[in-house]
Amino acid sequence: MTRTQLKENKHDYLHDALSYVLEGPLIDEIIKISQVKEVFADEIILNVGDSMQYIPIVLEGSIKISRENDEGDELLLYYIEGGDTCAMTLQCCVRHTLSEIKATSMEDSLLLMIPIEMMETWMNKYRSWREFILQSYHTRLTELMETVDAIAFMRLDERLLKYLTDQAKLLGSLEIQHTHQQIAEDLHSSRVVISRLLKQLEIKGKIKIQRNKIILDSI
Amino acid sequence: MTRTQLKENKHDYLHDALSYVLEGPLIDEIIKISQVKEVFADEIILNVGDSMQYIPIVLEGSIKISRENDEGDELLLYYIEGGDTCAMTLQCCVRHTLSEIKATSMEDSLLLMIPIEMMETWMNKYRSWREFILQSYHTRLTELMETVDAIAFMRLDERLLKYLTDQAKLLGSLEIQHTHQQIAEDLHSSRVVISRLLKQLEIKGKIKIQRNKIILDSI
DNA sequence: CCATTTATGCAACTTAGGTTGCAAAGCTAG
DNA sequence: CTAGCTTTGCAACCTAAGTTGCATAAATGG
Repeated sequence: MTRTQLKENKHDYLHDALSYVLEGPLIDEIIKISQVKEVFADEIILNVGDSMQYIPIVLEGSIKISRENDEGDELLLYYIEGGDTCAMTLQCCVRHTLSEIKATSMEDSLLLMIPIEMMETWMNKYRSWREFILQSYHTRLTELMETVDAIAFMRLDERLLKYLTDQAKLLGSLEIQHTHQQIAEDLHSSRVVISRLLKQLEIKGKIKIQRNKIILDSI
Repeated sequence: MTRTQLKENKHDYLHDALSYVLEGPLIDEIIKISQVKEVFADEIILNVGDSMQYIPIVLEGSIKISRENDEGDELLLYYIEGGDTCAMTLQCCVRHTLSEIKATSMEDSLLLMIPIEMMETWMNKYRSWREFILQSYHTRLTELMETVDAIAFMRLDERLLKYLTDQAKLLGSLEIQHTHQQIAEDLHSSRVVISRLLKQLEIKGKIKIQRNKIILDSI
């Protein structure tokens, strides 16, 4: 089903998108109570310190979750793809605290916004919701662990290559439309260093560099 | 209640220890089905690649959770204290995968071992269990986030000082009984570097160094 | 008490990664 | 087409942290 179909028939679209993980009556409740939100590429959906009103579930597209410290240094933590929700957001809902992360859309995306008060209600009412939430926490912990592994044990050139292939997989294209500066921010490094390492990767024949664009020859 | 009292009266001890977070009937089930396990200081409770049979809940003492990569490099992730359980372990239960972390007791400790098959049963049956598990995931995610912050944004000397104060708080003593080598392993650094930085901290007057021991003058 | 092990100190050196400053190349809007 | 902005390249330099090798010093066990 496409975005156009969603507008024509929210009921069928959401049943289609969610039935493999959530039970029917829950989806009906979701249809009644939730809103669909369209975001454009590189839109900041949520910032550190924001308060949450909704639990977002990604219907289409992909979202980038990153951490930001007081000095404005940034670090990419993980991605959220279709069908997933954001565990860090869940926390904010349950505990009514402010966001500790920043969420940015990586491409034009479609989000299902569920009012946070449903979290607890459904937690007690629907088994599939419980499983969905647990699964979500599980995925996030695992991915955060992978991030820890990367920054603790890997060298920057390895992390860079991993970053590029991750992006390629996620966006389904061997061409990564980023400036060196943007890559440096995601990896919490500096532009000069990333340029240097990219140049080395190009010499090794692993990538091709163009303006605003890195091209991988395979994933 | 003390450990001795536990042996005399498991029923009262566990009700005492758990009633502030779990409901009575659930505690009764726990008493029937779970075992209490005593571990000694620095005992390896769980290793990377181990399979889980039990969900552990820390009754007394404290546990150190660390990550280990293929080359044997280690990194301390977070601690588990009394009343807490291990979210990484929970995952293994739900998905029946092998442990991705290593658990070491930091002092003589007391663990409540719950058979993993109860996880799902109680998840559907007891509201307080659901809240306990969610709370646990929440705490772990937050702490893992703190760890990411530390390794991504802090310099090693800052991390070292944080490590020392964390240990002091956790074990309730200003004297930290570790060799430089042990500290180096927890922080994924090398002995020489840690010795160097400790020496600097001593010169700055923040710590005193003794054989097998670091002394903080305050937390 | 001595021999051995374990812990710490010290010096010299290497390296990954960060910083600064500037030049050149590519875009883009008037 | 030109002026100005953005992106990338390049060189020189700096620093935190890791490595190697060896010298002490403290504990430990016979």
